[in-house]
Amino acid sequence: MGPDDEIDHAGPVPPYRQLAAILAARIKRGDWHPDRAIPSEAQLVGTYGLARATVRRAIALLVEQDVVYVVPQRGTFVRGR
Amino acid sequence: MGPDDEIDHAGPVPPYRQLAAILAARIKRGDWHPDRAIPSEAQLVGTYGLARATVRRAIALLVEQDVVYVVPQRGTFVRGR
DNA sequence: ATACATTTGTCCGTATGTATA
DNA sequence: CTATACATACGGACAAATGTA
Repeated sequence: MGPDDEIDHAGPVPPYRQLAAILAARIKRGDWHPDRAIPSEAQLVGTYGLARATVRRAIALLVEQDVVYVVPQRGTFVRGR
Repeated sequence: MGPDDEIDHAGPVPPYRQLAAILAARIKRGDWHPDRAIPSEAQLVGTYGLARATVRRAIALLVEQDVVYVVPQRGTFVRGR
Protein backbone atom coordinates (compact mmCIF):
# COMPACT_ATOMS: atom_id res chain seq x y z
CA MET A 1 0.00 0.00 0.00
CA GLY A 2 2.75 2.49 0.77
CA PRO A 3 3.43 5.05 3.46
CA ASP A 4 2.02 7.91 1.39
CA ASP A 5 -1.39 6.34 1.38
CA GLU A 6 -2.57 7.84 4.59
CA ILE A 7 -5.38 10.29 5.12
CA ASP A 8 -4.48 13.65 6.54
CA HIS A 9 -7.45 14.74 8.57
CA ALA A 10 -5.92 18.09 9.46
CA GLY A 11 -4.99 19.25 5.98
CA PRO A 12 -6.94 21.43 3.55
CA VAL A 13 -7.85 18.61 1.18
CA PRO A 14 -11.05 16.79 2.17
CA PRO A 15 -10.51 13.13 3.07
CA TYR A 16 -12.78 11.91 0.30
CA ARG A 17 -10.62 13.68 -2.28
CA GLN A 18 -7.47 12.33 -0.72
CA LEU A 19 -8.87 8.82 -0.87
CA ALA A 20 -9.98 9.26 -4.47
CA ALA A 21 -6.48 10.40 -5.39
CA ILE A 22 -4.92 7.51 -3.53
CA LEU A 23 -7.14 4.95 -5.20
CA ALA A 24 -6.60 6.47 -8.63
CA ALA A 25 -2.86 6.32 -8.06
CA ARG A 26 -3.02 2.71 -6.95
CA ILE A 27 -5.02 1.81 -10.02
CA LYS A 28 -2.58 3.63 -12.26
CA ARG A 29 0.23 1.83 -10.47
CA GLY A 30 -1.45 -1.46 -11.32
CA ASP A 31 -2.55 -2.55 -7.87
CA TRP A 32 -5.87 -3.53 -9.43
CA HIS A 33 -6.50 -4.30 -13.07
CA PRO A 34 -9.29 -3.46 -15.53
CA ASP A 35 -12.59 -5.21 -14.83
CA ARG A 36 -11.30 -6.43 -11.51
CA ALA A 37 -12.89 -5.37 -8.27
CA ILE A 38 -11.19 -2.92 -5.97
CA PRO A 39 -11.65 -3.60 -2.23
CA SER A 40 -15.17 -3.40 -0.89
CA GLU A 41 -16.44 -0.28 0.79
CA ALA A 42 -16.20 -2.03 4.14
CA GLN A 43 -12.58 -2.95 3.48
CA LEU A 44 -11.70 0.59 2.48
CA VAL A 45 -13.36 1.85 5.64
CA GLY A 46 -11.10 -0.44 7.66
CA THR A 47 -7.95 0.23 5.67
CA TYR A 48 -8.12 3.99 5.66
CA GLY A 49 -10.00 4.63 8.88
CA LEU A 50 -12.78 6.56 7.21
CA ALA A 51 -16.52 6.59 7.53
CA ARG A 52 -18.41 4.68 4.91
CA ALA A 53 -20.07 7.82 3.62
CA THR A 54 -16.62 9.24 2.96
CA VAL A 55 -15.54 6.16 1.07
CA ARG A 56 -18.67 6.34 -1.03
CA ARG A 57 -18.02 9.98 -1.87
CA ALA A 58 -14.54 9.08 -3.03
CA ILE A 59 -15.87 6.28 -5.20
CA ALA A 60 -18.55 8.55 -6.63
CA LEU A 61 -15.78 10.91 -7.62
CA LEU A 62 -13.90 8.12 -9.37
CA VAL A 63 -17.06 7.07 -11.17
CA GLU A 64 -17.48 10.62 -12.39
CA GLN A 65 -13.93 10.56 -13.64
CA ASP A 66 -14.60 7.25 -15.33
CA VAL A 67 -11.82 5.58 -13.39
CA VAL A 68 -14.09 2.90 -11.98
CA TYR A 69 -17.64 1.69 -12.39
CA VAL A 70 -20.00 0.20 -9.85
CA VAL A 71 -22.00 -2.95 -10.41
CA PRO A 72 -24.83 -3.34 -7.90
CA GLN A 73 -24.45 -6.36 -5.67
CA ARG A 74 -21.06 -7.12 -7.22
CA GLY A 75 -18.57 -4.44 -6.37
CA THR A 76 -16.59 -1.54 -7.76
CA PHE A 77 -14.48 -2.31 -10.81
CA VAL A 78 -11.56 -0.71 -12.56
CA ARG A 79 -12.60 0.83 -15.84
CA GLY A 80 -10.87 -0.83 -18.74
CA ARG A 81 -9.69 1.08 -21.78
CA MET B 1 -14.85 -26.87 -24.14
CA GLY B 2 -12.40 -24.10 -24.72
CA PRO B 3 -10.24 -21.93 -22.53
CA ASP B 4 -12.76 -19.09 -22.61
CA ASP B 5 -15.30 -21.20 -20.85
CA GLU B 6 -14.12 -20.44 -17.39
CA ILE B 7 -16.00 -18.61 -14.70
CA ASP B 8 -14.47 -15.39 -13.44
CA HIS B 9 -15.60 -15.06 -9.87
CA ALA B 10 -14.03 -11.64 -9.40
CA GLY B 11 -15.42 -9.97 -12.50
CA PRO B 12 -18.44 -7.72 -12.75
CA VAL B 13 -20.66 -10.30 -14.42
CA PRO B 14 -22.33 -12.68 -11.98
CA PRO B 15 -21.24 -16.32 -12.44
CA TYR B 16 -24.75 -17.48 -13.21
CA ARG B 17 -24.90 -15.09 -16.16
CA GLN B 18 -21.48 -16.14 -17.33
CA LEU B 19 -22.53 -19.77 -17.28
CA ALA B 20 -25.75 -19.04 -19.14
CA ALA B 21 -23.76 -17.26 -21.84
CA ILE B 22 -21.27 -20.12 -22.04
CA LEU B 23 -23.96 -22.76 -22.37
CA ALA B 24 -25.88 -20.73 -24.94
CA ALA B 25 -22.69 -20.37 -26.97
CA ARG B 26 -21.96 -24.07 -26.77
CA ILE B 27 -25.47 -24.89 -27.93
CA LYS B 28 -25.19 -22.47 -30.80
CA ARG B 29 -21.85 -24.01 -31.65
CA GLY B 30 -23.53 -27.40 -31.83
CA ASP B 31 -22.05 -29.06 -28.78
CA TRP B 32 -25.51 -30.35 -28.00
CA HIS B 33 -28.37 -30.79 -30.42
CA PRO B 34 -32.10 -30.03 -30.29
CA ASP B 35 -34.09 -32.30 -27.98
CA ARG B 36 -30.94 -33.74 -26.58
CA ALA B 37 -29.98 -33.33 -22.93
CA ILE B 38 -27.25 -30.98 -21.88
CA PRO B 39 -25.11 -32.13 -18.92
CA SER B 40 -26.93 -32.60 -15.64
CA GLU B 41 -26.84 -29.94 -12.96
CA ALA B 42 -24.41 -32.07 -10.99
CA GLN B 43 -22.11 -32.38 -13.96
CA LEU B 44 -22.17 -28.65 -14.60
CA VAL B 45 -21.36 -28.09 -10.94
CA GLY B 46 -18.27 -30.25 -11.36
CA THR B 47 -17.24 -28.86 -14.72
CA TYR B 48 -17.50 -25.20 -13.88
CA GLY B 49 -16.83 -25.27 -10.15
CA LEU B 50 -20.10 -23.62 -9.21
CA ALA B 51 -22.73 -24.26 -6.60
CA ARG B 52 -25.82 -26.06 -7.75
CA ALA B 53 -27.99 -23.07 -6.94
CA THR B 54 -25.86 -21.02 -9.32
CA VAL B 55 -26.14 -23.62 -12.07
CA ARG B 56 -29.89 -23.66 -11.61
CA ARG B 57 -30.08 -19.90 -11.91
CA ALA B 58 -28.18 -20.07 -15.18
CA ILE B 59 -30.53 -22.75 -16.50
CA ALA B 60 -33.55 -20.75 -15.37
CA LEU B 61 -32.21 -17.88 -17.43
CA LEU B 62 -31.87 -20.11 -20.50
CA VAL B 63 -35.40 -21.40 -19.98
CA GLU B 64 -36.62 -17.81 -19.93
CA GLN B 65 -34.78 -17.20 -23.16
CA ASP B 66 -36.31 -20.33 -24.60
CA VAL B 67 -32.89 -21.81 -25.28
CA VAL B 68 -33.59 -24.97 -23.30
CA TYR B 69 -36.47 -26.67 -21.54
CA VAL B 70 -36.46 -28.76 -18.39
CA VAL B 71 -38.14 -32.11 -17.91
CA PRO B 72 -38.32 -33.04 -14.21
CA GLN B 73 -36.42 -36.16 -13.34
CA ARG B 74 -35.18 -36.37 -16.91
CA GLY B 75 -32.88 -33.50 -17.62
CA THR B 76 -32.49 -30.22 -19.43
CA PHE B 77 -32.94 -30.29 -23.19
CA VAL B 78 -31.98 -28.08 -26.07
CA ARG B 79 -34.97 -26.32 -27.52
CA GLY B 80 -35.53 -27.31 -31.12
CA ARG B 81 -36.54 -24.87 -33.80
C1' DA C 1 -41.18 -56.73 -6.50
C1' DT C 2 -36.89 -54.80 -4.84
C1' DA C 3 -32.99 -52.06 -4.83
C1' DC C 4 -30.08 -48.64 -6.61
C1' DA C 5 -28.45 -44.63 -9.22
C1' DT C 6 -29.67 -40.46 -11.57
C1' DT C 7 -31.89 -36.08 -12.05
C1' DT C 8 -34.67 -32.24 -10.98
C1' DG C 9 -37.42 -29.78 -7.09
C1' DT C 10 -37.28 -27.62 -2.76
C1' DC C 11 -35.75 -25.74 1.45
C1' DC C 12 -32.43 -24.57 4.95
C1' DG C 13 -28.44 -21.80 6.68
C1' DT C 14 -24.21 -18.89 6.05
C1' DA C 15 -21.48 -15.38 3.88
C1' DT C 16 -20.41 -11.30 1.14
C1' DG C 17 -21.54 -6.95 -1.06
C1' DT C 18 -24.20 -2.92 -2.41
C1' DA C 19 -28.50 0.27 -1.70
C1' DT C 20 -31.03 2.98 1.19
C1' DA C 21 -32.75 5.30 5.28
C1' DC D 1 -22.50 4.46 12.74
C1' DT D 2 -26.58 1.46 12.78
C1' DA D 3 -30.21 -1.12 10.69
C1' DT D 4 -32.77 -3.11 7.01
C1' DA D 5 -33.35 -4.77 2.38
C1' DC D 6 -31.95 -7.00 -1.68
C1' DA D 7 -28.86 -9.73 -4.85
C1' DT D 8 -25.52 -13.10 -5.27
C1' DA D 9 -23.04 -17.38 -4.13
C1' DC D 10 -21.93 -21.55 -1.62
C1' DG D 11 -23.00 -25.93 0.94
C1' DG D 12 -25.86 -29.30 2.62
C1' DA D 13 -29.95 -32.08 2.97
C1' DC D 14 -34.05 -34.34 1.65
C1' DA D 15 -38.03 -35.41 -1.50
C1' DA D 16 -40.05 -37.10 -5.85
C1' DA D 17 -39.88 -39.24 -10.27
C1' DT D 18 -37.55 -41.94 -13.49
C1' DG D 19 -34.69 -45.61 -15.41
C1' DT D 20 -32.10 -49.62 -14.79
C1' DA D 21 -30.24 -53.87 -12.69
